[in-house]
Amino acid sequence: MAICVTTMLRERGFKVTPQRLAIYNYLSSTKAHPNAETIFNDLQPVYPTMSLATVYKTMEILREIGLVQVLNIGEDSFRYDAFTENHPHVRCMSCGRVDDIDDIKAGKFVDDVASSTNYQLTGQQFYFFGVCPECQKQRKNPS
Amino acid sequence: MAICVTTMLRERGFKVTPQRLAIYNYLSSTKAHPNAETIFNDLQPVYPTMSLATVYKTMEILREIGLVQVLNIGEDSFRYDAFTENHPHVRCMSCGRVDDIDDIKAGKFVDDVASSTNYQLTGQQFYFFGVCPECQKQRKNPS
DNA sequence: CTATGTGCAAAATGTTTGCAGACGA
DNA sequence: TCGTCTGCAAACATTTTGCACATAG
Repeated sequence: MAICVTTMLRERGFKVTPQRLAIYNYLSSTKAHPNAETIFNDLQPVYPTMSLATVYKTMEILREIGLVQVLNIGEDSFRYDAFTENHPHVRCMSCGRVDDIDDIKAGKFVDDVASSTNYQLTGQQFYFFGVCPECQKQRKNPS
Repeated sequence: MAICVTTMLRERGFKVTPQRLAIYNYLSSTKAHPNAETIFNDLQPVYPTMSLATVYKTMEILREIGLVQVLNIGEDSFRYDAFTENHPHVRCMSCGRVDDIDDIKAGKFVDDVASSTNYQLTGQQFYFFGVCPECQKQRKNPS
């Protein structure tokens, strides 16, 4: 995996640095869809000198070479996902967690949109909102 | 339409003010999905003393009573839509415009997600990205 | 050795908040 | 009249930028 990032970076003319590897490795080892600050905080113990700006700059590069996708789920900050295959996300309105939704075929839906709009489509993002299983247990009275 | 806003506001215990009516009327008369600053700027000629904070505060109320929906299309700011029926949006990556996609049935797709996830779903947002018809004409060589 | 990357701090951007005076009900 | 709303400015949070030093290739 790490060697893949290395190759991808070099191919596009970007240098391979410990920070970039650390950020990508961290992101691809979590399912939590962290935002920049969370990534920064979680890497602090290992890279105490790394700055938040580096996280942002690195994310921009990783997005550019297609190694991460950027999520914007109606929050005030962006989240990042190393799982780049296009898949829907669902956010718990109670605890704020964001989960992947895998193995769903939106094919028909996407095709309909593609044929009904005059846009030249290049991508899509599907966001669902609700209450996650854990939060459902904790409060039987969802306000 | 305006009388509807008036009623909705009163029912929920909010006061009816010229600013709130102006903002809602402006929003429901455009298809451009403006952000707060655009709304503010466009209302300046008519309400020169209205502040940006009022736009934000009003949007929060209108969202709460279900008269507008808030869009977050991977941009740095939020957009607002007075067409509250749930429908997909598509953003032109070239000029930045955001259009509605009407008359699309995502039913099957939504049902699949609802049954495959353990979330208690309450809503969803679908965003598509591409190049709009106008921009396609202007540059035959989309990079 | 050279060009790019990092880390820091400052700036920019979008949104929220606190409060005194204004105004809808 | 009374409680809410407005407008202003300051506060806030997130992201971006500029620059001196460090480092990958």
